[in-house]
Formats: sequence, structure tokens, C-alpha cells
Amino acid sequence: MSKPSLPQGMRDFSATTVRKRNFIFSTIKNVFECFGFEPLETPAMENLDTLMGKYGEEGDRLIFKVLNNGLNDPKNTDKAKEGFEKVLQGKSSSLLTERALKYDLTIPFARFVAINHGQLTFPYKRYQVQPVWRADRPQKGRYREFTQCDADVVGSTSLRNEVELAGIYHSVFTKLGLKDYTLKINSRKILSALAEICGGNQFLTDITIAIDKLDKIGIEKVKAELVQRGLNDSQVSIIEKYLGISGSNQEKLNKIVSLLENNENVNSGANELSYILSECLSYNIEIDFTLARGLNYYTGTIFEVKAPDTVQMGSIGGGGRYDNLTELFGVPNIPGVGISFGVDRIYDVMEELNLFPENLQIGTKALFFNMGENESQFAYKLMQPLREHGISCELFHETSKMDKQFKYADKKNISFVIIIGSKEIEEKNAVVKNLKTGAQENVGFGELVDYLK
RNA sequence: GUAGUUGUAGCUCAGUUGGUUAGAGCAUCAGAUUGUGAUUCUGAGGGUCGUGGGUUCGAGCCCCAUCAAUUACCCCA
Repeated sequence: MSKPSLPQGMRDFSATTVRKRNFIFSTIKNVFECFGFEPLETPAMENLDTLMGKYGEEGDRLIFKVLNNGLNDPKNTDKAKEGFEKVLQGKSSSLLTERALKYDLTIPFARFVAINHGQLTFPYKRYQVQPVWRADRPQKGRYREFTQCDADVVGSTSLRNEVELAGIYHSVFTKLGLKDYTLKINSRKILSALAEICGGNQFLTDITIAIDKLDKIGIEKVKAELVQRGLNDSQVSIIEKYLGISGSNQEKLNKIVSLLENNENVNSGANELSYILSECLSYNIEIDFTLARGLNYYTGTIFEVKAPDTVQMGSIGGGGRYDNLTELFGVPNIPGVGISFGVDRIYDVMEELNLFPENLQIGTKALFFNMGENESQFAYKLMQPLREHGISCELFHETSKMDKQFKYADKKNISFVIIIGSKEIEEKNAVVKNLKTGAQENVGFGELVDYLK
């Protein structure tokens, strides 16, 4: 048997990492709860047809599909072969695979709402912190299994929701110490208006894909791509002006309205952004008309969070308003808006900027040295009251040299070691050494709890 | 799916135009110290040089294939 390995893009997390990740999780969850959101968990797998067609063509390809069981049963042979033929043609077939790992948290949430809308109290505010899977090529900041933290509100069209979700971003990133983040905002309505003026709605996707690349490939290549996608010169020149819009948020709004004048969508989108911005003055929000976001179910405001400029990382969060997500599952008229945190990328950014507090890595508070069998039995009894008081402590279970026991304590970042040998048992005193300061004191057995508290 | 880079000890890496028995630091283990370590000293273990072919008197080094990791494109958190 050769060395075992992990599937591509999947990771183990050891203690240090888990503690840091939990710090992020608990910060986010606390803020969600604080804003009145309630938790939801959905299964790792969904029916494949729940997910297919919801993320665009590229998204469909990245869904991890699960092979059906029992394909080797002789009575299923013909069906399995038929299904395999379809798969070879690039289609998916329920004869071969009818389940898939979830790709994000939003679609399973919509599916949940579609099933349970009769029981839910609207507006329904839920948060969800779970892993999702994508069969993407892994690279920096990109994994095949990663955790999303979503908060969504459904059953409310009020822009107060957008304001509050922006507030959640602000609150979480402030608490994490990531204050230099930028929240970018745009509206799908403005992008629609642009498309209507530049060749019609069927170009919406082409235009958004192209302009989204502006800061990566530059204006000339964007223009070339637009031409290649079928736009004419005057349309391209409007888009060039659109992309050239700069200034303060208010100036940008004024310019976009005058550029795309007399369009219902642009007025509506600009008014919405204007309202949100006026309510979020302290949140460091920046209008970015090139912001598009891939998922095609967004219809209104869209958000994206950019990491501080000092680190190279794509977006660490995003979201937006969708008017009709549950309609995909036969339940119309439930509008919603949501945001997501990319924990794995936030982790990478915080690690790079050294933002994790040091006290995260304290597990065991006190280590009792093993000074022999009798002494161990005595120490074991002394430990119990400490544990009942919530003081985490452990006894070294091997009779090793003190040198080794010290090293163990050091590696586990344990604050105190407690030495109880025959002399200490006789004198009813424990030797307590503080490893941070090097100081050591005799502490009566009865005073240990208070001393270590 | 496309392209670049990298695979040598548990970890981080040296390794000369191809030339004796492949090295270092850290880590591990054992001993100077049978009750005070992390910043003393000594020693030990540990490698089919990713895998499989080829060229050569001779390959860690050159060639081909393959696998894996990683980065970029596409797309995305």
C-alpha cells in the first residue's frame, strides 16, 4: 500500500487551523444572530435536478455528481449503459447519477423555502454555515471543498434589508480586524439598462462577462471582446463611456443616469443605490459599475467584498437581490436578498496580514507532571475539581523524564505545569510553575482552583 | 478543458559541464543530568532522489512518458 493522499483540492485542518477557523465562524455566527437571523442546515447532497441549470453552463460542469448505487446489479445493466451513453454525450442522466454535492448554499435554501413556505414566518431571515463543493481546478484561494457563511432574507422587498446586510459585512470585518476591506456595490438593473441600450437584453451576459474583466485585461481588450461578441462600434463606445465613469459615489450615479437617460431600469437602479448609500455612510461602500457577478439569478442590488489591497486575493464575499429564486421550484413571488462570506479566503487573508489574536491557541491550561504511579493517582484526584470548575487540565500519562514533559507542555502552549512528587504529597503543596514567566510557587492543594481560575 | 513551474530524509532545502559510499538545518530518539525544559554538550535512526522507460562505461543531474503538487487562464468564494 502506497502512502495515502487526499483528493485534489481537499484539506485536513489540524488544531491551530481549526481554532483560527472557529474564531471566524463564531464571529460571523454571533453577528448573524445579533441581527435576528436564525440558523438552517441542509444536507451535503441534493437531487441533481435541484442544482442543474441554476449556475449557468460553467457552473453545471463544476457540480460534483454522485454515482448511483446498484449499477452493477444485472437487472440495471441496460439502464446503466443507456445512462452512460448520455453522459458520454455531455448530458447528465438520472439513470447514472441522480444526486450531487451542493454547490452553494443559496439554491438549497431556495429549495428549502419552496418546500416549507407554508410553515415559515415571513420575512424569513436565515443564516447557514456549511461546506460546499466545486469540481474546479484548485489554486490560490480556491479549493474544491470550502465553507460558505450565508445570510438571506426572503419575503421582503424593502431596501432596509440591503442596508442591514451591508451592516453585517461592516460588523463582521470590523470584529475580525479586517477594517480595510472594500464593499463594492452595483445594480443588475443598471447593467440591464446598459444592455438594453447596447443591443438588447440578449447581450446582458456577454456584456457583463466582458466588462467584469476590465481591471484584469484593460479597456482595449474589453472592447475587442465586445466586438467579438457581436456589438457594433456605437454600442462599444457607449460601454467605453460607461466604464470610464469615475468620481465620488454621488457623481457616478449622476453620470450613469445622464449616460443611460430615459431608461426606466437605470433610474430605478440608481435610486436604490442612492438610498442604500445614504443609509450606509459609515460603511465604506464604493459603487463599481463593472461589478457583475456570475450567478445569473440576481436581479437587483449586487455586492462584492474585496480584500485589502495589500493582499492579492479575489473577492472574500458577495451577494445580491434575487426576485424570483423559488419560482425555479414552482413557488413564485418570494423575493429575497442575501450575502455570503468566503471563510477560506478570509482565513488566507487574515493569515497573510497576521490578524489572528494570539490567545486562540490556548487549549490545556495546566499540565500535571507524571512523577510515578502513586503520584499520578494522587494528581488524578486533584484534577477533578479543576475540571468541574472549567479549568482544562491533563496528566502526562507516561513516566517520562521531566525534560520531555516540559517539551510537551511547551508544544501544546500550556500555561502552567504542576509538579506533585512524594515530598509535595507529604506537605500538601503543589509546585505550580508558570511557563510564560518562569516563576514557580507552592500552592496548597485546596487553593489550586482559585489559583488557576 | 489550456499553459507554466516544481517533485531529493518527518519538515525546509543544498547537490558543480553527468564521475567514489547523496548532504545540511530543524524535528525525532538515546545518552552527559534519577526533581526544573524551550537558549549547553555527545551520539543515533531515517532516502528505490515521485513512478516507469531510454541514452551512457557511469544518471539525483540529459531525453521520453506518466502521476502528483502548485500557479495562471476560463470561471469563481
